[in-house]
Amino acid sequence: MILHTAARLATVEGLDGLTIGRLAAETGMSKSGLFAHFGSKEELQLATIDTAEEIYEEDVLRPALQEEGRARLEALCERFLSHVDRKVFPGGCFFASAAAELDTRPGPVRDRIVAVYGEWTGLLEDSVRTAQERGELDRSVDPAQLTFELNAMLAEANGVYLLTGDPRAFDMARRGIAERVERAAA
Amino acid sequence: MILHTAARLATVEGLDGLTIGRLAAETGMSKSGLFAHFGSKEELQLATIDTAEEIYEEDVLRPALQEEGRARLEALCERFLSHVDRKVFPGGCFFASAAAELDTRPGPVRDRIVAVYGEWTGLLEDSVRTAQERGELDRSVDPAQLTFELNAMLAEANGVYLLTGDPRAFDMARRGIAERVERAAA
DNA sequence: GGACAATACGAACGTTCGTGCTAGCCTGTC
DNA sequence: GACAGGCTAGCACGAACGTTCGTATTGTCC
Repeated sequence: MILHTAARLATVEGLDGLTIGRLAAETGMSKSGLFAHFGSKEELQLATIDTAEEIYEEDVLRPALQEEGRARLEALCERFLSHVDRKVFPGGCFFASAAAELDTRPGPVRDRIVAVYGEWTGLLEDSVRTAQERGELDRSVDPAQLTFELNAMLAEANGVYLLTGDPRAFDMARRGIAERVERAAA
Repeated sequence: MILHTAARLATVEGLDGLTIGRLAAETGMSKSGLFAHFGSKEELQLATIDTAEEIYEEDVLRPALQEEGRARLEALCERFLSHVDRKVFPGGCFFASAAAELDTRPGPVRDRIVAVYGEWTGLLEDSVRTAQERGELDRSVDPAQLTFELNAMLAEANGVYLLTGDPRAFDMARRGIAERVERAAA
């Protein structure tokens, strides 16, 4: 319960702005009582990232991984957009928020975020490659390049929606992604 | 000098993490002496945004605005990538960093960032429209859609480069942008 | 030369930060 | 019914936060 609250709070206040006192107030606990669970703020941050990853896996990855190849690629994109749209976290994608905050601050927390980013793009790339092997996407497309472009539109939809509140950001991402994937089809 | 330091610092520590004490230490001034210039932290943040905007205008906009139509569109993209690559701000694009930080925190500082974002995308859209009028881009393309996709790749290049340090992020953005614009050409 | 605004300073305010230490309360085991 | 272990709260700490105050130094105009 603590960590779920922490993950939700961190997407709004940031992983650094997530303070022990604020989290204690939000959960109805005392600062010291809550603190005893983690031992340090950094441990709390790492545990929060783990929890966010679990939520993300359950909500985005698991449904999409039931598909394969091109369908998986499209499902991953769609589940991501839906994830942001349904406001599972009030501050949109947890990892987009954390990445922007920590990208210039070395340390184990940042390393953890970089690792999660790598897993995500790796998943997209693998889907592209599988789709190519199945003949659903042209073999001449560079998986890393396609992944970059798709992920860019996903991240931009997340960012624009949070900044402007305009849900058309999702429409533009969906349209851009659909056209881009279609163009990569054989 | 204070504000230039503030803008540089804010891309690393965030606009909120930019503390008066830290900025005073960085500039060699006393906290109170520095504080007197602004009267409040919020005023300091707003002044910092103004300064960042000036730097950005000088470094990105001014050179690109000498072109027109499609050339202007491409120059805006290229200058942006170059701006990040040259590390004018150590934390990449000032406004990408600020937008990610403030997207869920209402107030005048956030409003200011939203306004700057609107100016930037408006500039891209206008370039697209002019290019269409000049027959350099197909009239059937939706300027907002194309702007969304191009800006997505710019922002992603900024984000990926900061997170991974891999300059290939710029290459992928350049390639994606070139192909996307070419596809929009008549 | 003296009044005046601008600029910088050190010291202190109250608050919140992360982090310890200590004591009490549950719950389950013998 | 005693006892042990895991949670939790209370309290205190040093540091840093934004902010305010009084004051010392400057440079400019009369």
